[in-house]
Amino acid sequence: MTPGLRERKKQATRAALREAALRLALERGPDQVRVEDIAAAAGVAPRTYNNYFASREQAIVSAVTADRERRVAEAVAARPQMRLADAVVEAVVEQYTDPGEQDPRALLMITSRPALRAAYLEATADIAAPLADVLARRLGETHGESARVLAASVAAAVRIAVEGWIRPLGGGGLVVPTGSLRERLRAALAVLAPAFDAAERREG
Amino acid sequence: MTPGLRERKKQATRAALREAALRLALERGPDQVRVEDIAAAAGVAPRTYNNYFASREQAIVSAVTADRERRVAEAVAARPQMRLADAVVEAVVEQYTDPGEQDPRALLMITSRPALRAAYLEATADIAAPLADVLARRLGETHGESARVLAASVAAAVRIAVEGWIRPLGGGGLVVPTGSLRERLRAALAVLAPAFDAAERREG
DNA sequence: CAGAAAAATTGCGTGCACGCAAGTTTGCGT
DNA sequence: ACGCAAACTTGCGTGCACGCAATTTTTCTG
Repeated sequence: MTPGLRERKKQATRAALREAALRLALERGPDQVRVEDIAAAAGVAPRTYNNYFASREQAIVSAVTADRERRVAEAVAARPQMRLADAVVEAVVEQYTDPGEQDPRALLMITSRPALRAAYLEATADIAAPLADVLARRLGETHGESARVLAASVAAAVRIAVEGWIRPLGGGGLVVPTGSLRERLRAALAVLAPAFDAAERREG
Repeated sequence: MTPGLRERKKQATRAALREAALRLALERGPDQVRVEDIAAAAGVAPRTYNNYFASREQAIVSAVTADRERRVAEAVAARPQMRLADAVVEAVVEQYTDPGEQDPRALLMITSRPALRAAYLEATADIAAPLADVLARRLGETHGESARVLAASVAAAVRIAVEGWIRPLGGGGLVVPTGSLRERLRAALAVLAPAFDAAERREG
């Protein structure tokens, strides 16, 4: 049941790579970090680094978004008696508004560079798969397809909320948008609530 | 009102590039097409090609998906009296099951190469922006955010449906999945119908 | 515990994506 | 019609992503 040595080593390597990527990017600025440096700092060959991450941006960003996927799914699972739509909203808001133990400079650096910002938004899609698993468990395994659609929709809604939120952050306060991240997430996810309710009614 | 010379030239260049990309890929096989060749066939410099497409895969795939975005949005707009949820389903099904005037070999080539398949799935996201516009018009311009969330959710649902559909196409008939593309699209989009109904009720 | 099978790491080679800055074209105001 | 400003094109240079095949490491089986 426990992951086994092989899998644990892989996760350790992955963690070492993303942490090295973020640390070096913060130290020198993202444009002064060569892939070679990240690999060396993590103790692997450059080619191996590319087996874990398809781009430098992904590696840096994943140091921030890494466990969010797992934590969102867990936060939903921790609310088994709550209405599913609410459980998802609360779980997402909880995980996305908790600053965690991160360097606060990380988000600013990411949002101010177009390439990193794009990778950060792409990363919202990563919550779909773990979320689909936990939704399938609540909706009944026969509704796996519905669970996948709902999970992917949540990811899309989160992306829109985050996108609107980081525009003012990185782009100077030119466009004055309504609401904080918390409110944006709630508003975006509220649109999907009726779909969750219907799915839950089908097989509650 | 008419696009103007500048914009029309850009669209012509874009069309020339994607058609050249697809034609060459079909003639020689996708791996035997150099970016240089595509650019030359379209009469632009290689660097210019990269101003239009971020990857060779995008160029090839966009020859197939090009106008689908616009056509889906138009197909929704063409059903103003229909319940919004149904209009979206019918529009999507109509556009995705119409083979169009394409070379039938194109889809097979795309689905059998991992890189092209990935680009093809990514391209489903492109329907979100035009769709969001037309949804905003139906829901009232004050609900632009809802429209964006719904549109992005539709794109996500379509992606899941298409993903399940092309697995058997390219991967040999090992996994026998339930339903054709039409049925997969209907099933995936049905999950979102309650959200559309609620949005329509809010400002019908 | 041995040895084979499966999986991960690595080096190499190739084409590529993209920032940048200079040159060229288009469009608009007067 | 003129000329300026904004937008598009192009060439160059650099680091990079990824297929492939050989090697090393982990796991499985008897």
